[in-house]
Amino acid sequence: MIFSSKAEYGVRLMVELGRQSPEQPTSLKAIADAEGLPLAYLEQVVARLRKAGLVMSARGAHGGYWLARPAEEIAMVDVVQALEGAIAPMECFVHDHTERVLCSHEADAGRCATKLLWMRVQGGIIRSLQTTTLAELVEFSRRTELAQTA
Amino acid sequence: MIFSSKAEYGVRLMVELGRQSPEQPTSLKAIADAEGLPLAYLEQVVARLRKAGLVMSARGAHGGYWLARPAEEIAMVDVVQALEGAIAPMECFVHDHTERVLCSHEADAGRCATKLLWMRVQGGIIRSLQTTTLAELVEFSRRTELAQTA
DNA sequence: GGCAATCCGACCATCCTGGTAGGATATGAG
DNA sequence: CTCATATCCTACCAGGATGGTCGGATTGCC
Repeated sequence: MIFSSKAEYGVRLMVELGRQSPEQPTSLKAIADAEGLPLAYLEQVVARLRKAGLVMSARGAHGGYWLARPAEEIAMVDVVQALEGAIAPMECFVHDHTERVLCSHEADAGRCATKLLWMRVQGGIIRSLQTTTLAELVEFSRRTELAQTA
Repeated sequence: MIFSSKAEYGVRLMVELGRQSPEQPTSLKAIADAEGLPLAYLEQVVARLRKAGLVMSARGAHGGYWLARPAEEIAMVDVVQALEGAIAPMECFVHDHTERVLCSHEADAGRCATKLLWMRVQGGIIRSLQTTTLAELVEFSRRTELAQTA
């Protein structure tokens, strides 16, 4: 399993928000019920999305969440990154700029042949996430829903 | 971190084997020393590669491991798959054919919009792993080694 | 005021990961 | 034959991440 359930839940949540009109906020409870997810856990998930500026919120009665931008302008790479942190196939990719942990073979720096491989994998992942917008997923969700009703 | 250290160690091991002439086997100890990895743990890693038919082994004194095929004919997707198991971005992708666990929303089967996303991600990963051969990594390793010596 | 909601931090059980330990087995060298 | 070297196999274990719960503080509509 490459991505944690935070990503799964978070993406579901975003799709659900994308299906709602942005006029009035949607409560987490409604989403938790619709998707069958634990409310308390969803709170933690949506907090990440909010801090990343992807959703906005209103407190109090009749409060809730809505997309900060139209779904067309939200690339899934931003969503997943907000939920999972940096998208790195390997440990040494994470701290590249921050600490000096890197891989066990930092001494060999340039000689690290595996880095070439992980770079390509990372590229493949990011590219696929960048070329997918939330709007596509919402659209897909709507279509398959119709197909089921019919 | 998307891939575990098994993948990291296993890939290093394969590169190391690729650098050796396949005439005579290379002992794990030599690789462990060269790469600074724990021998006992490498044993578990190499066992997976052997069971996947990627390396062969000889027991006893002067025994060791060597590539089962030329490095040019080894796609990294096979290596990573042997080390990590199925390459699945999400839980529900793993048991697709075996058990009936799938995602928490199996009831919605077709309606699962996130599946579209994970499919694309999975595609991106597999494509990048399929188009990279062990020979490339070995070549890269040799080049950067030269660059360092010079 | 009361209810519905977001917010926040602490807590917790369980699983996975990375690694160790110990031994059984095979085999070439002397 | 024996010894050193090596693969092979299984069990075990500590620590951290994961997925989730709980309790409460705060906010704001009715």
